[in-house]
Amino acid sequence: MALDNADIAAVLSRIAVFSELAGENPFKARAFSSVARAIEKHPERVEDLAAQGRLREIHGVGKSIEEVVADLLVTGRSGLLEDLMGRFPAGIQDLLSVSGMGPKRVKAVHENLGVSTIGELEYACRENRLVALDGFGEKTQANILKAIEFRKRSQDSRLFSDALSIGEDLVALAVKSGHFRHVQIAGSLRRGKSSFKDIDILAILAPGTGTDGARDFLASLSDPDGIIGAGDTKVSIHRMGLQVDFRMVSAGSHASALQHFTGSREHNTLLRSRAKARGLKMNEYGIFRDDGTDIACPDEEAVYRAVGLGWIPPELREADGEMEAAEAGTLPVLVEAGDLRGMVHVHTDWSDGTRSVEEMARECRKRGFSWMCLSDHSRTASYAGGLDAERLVEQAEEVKALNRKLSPFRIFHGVESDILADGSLDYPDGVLDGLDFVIGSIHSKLTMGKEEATKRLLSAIANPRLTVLGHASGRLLLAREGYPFDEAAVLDALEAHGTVLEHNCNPHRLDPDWSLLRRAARRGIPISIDPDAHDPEGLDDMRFGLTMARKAWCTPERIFNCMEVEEADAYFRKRREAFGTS
DNA sequence: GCCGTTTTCGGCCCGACTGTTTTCAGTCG
Repeated sequence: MALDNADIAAVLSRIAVFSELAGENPFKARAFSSVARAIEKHPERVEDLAAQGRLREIHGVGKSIEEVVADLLVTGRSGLLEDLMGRFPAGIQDLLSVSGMGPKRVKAVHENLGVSTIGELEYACRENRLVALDGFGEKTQANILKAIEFRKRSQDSRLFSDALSIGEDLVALAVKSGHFRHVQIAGSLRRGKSSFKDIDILAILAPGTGTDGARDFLASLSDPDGIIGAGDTKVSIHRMGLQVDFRMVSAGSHASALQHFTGSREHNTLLRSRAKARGLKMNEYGIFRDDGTDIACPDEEAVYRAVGLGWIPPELREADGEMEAAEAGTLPVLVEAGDLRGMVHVHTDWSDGTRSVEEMARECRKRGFSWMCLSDHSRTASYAGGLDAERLVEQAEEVKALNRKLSPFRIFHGVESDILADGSLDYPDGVLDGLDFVIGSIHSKLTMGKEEATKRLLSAIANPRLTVLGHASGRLLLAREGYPFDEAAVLDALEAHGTVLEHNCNPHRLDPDWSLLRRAARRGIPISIDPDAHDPEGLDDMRFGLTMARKAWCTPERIFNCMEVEEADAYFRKRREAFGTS
């Protein structure tokens, strides 16, 4: 029974959810869900750890959870989970996804009204039956109904690009209002993520400003009927269908509030435990000693320093080893925009791009890049105007001429070759041998099973002419899952063949996910941050990929396109020499 | 259920907001 870490984590999370529903000790549920998170992120296969008797090495795994995992690995099932789930009708956990419905209320509507689906809950609200329950009233019922309706009409999440544009727009409006001294994006939008359910914005009140006016102003930014709550320090609204939480604090709490509202929750929990162990209390207003006096924190550096840590970049605040690294002084110096030299994976009007090679090259140069990897589509991608072998040769001539014209800027000539169903590339070897590099991507037959997809990827990676593996998972965020594949086998192959792994920065893709990127980078597989641009605006998507690379703990040394042009040239030459065509 | 610069038992981060309540429970982040 092969189970990967995600499968095991999913079972433990369900145990946590159903334990809460069953009204068990809430700390028990927390124990299961924190181990679920740890397993999901764990670099080693839990199945291997179990085989070596090393499960207890995972923080939070004790006797009981070890047994649950062992049970799961042997039988593929969990007796504990089945017992818990047996007490409730199927699908009841959906009720928890309605904002305002937590375990207690789900339990109450289920036990007293027989409600077990969102549809039944909506009906019960309309029949005015919730008000009869203890602890429920008119307003609670109305709010639950509103939350159900919101859930029905809104897409649950937004892309990075959408969330950022809504957030930046709100920051600009709030700054302009004059109510605030500073307005700043916090939360997961500051930490970086591939999709967003809400955004957090920190607003520091201007001197002498009253909270009433500030609160009313922020509430006025809401969609019609979109105010979720508005108090003295917190205003929550829906803006363009996305939940936005504003937090207002005075200037003295700026640094603590920024740290607090940036999160993640798990990171903050660890940080506050740490503070507590040092006799300090930490909250969004400051850091306090036992006697109530506070430690002055002019900036986030001071906040971390107060608990004996160096400053941790927001992207790393996921409770995944950053605290230990900060304590040991081994935090990585993360890649920055200024470290990037090459723009890899650029399309032009030779295939489905909108601009000429020269225009795209000049746009790259304008953005401070010194080289570009031109990669139009290959012949099988006829829907995208893919190039046949003759056109590819013509394009090579144009690239040669442009390289003379634009020197010292350098265009490397390659192609984004479809990886065909059997894993082969889209041209005969002789054609590929004339190129500087080849990006291989899967664009067709996306519904393969795990075994078939893995075989297809492995066969492409084993081809020495493949330089870069493009958008490896095939996912489209909020739209398409991507095909399943054996991650460990693919990473092994990339490592063995010295193949570059692309991180595709298109906000619809952000592929592969930063968590996989981190595992790849940890093995020393070079990562290329690629815009997959079809026009100049597409080049600016690099900012999203850069954030993901930072979340993956990447230093410039890990990033392929941080190489200088001479190094990149030498790299491509060496790759080609390996199969004797330089 | 887990764990130990406070500990093998007693805690487990901390606060805002809302609504149903006269002092707090539930939910959320």
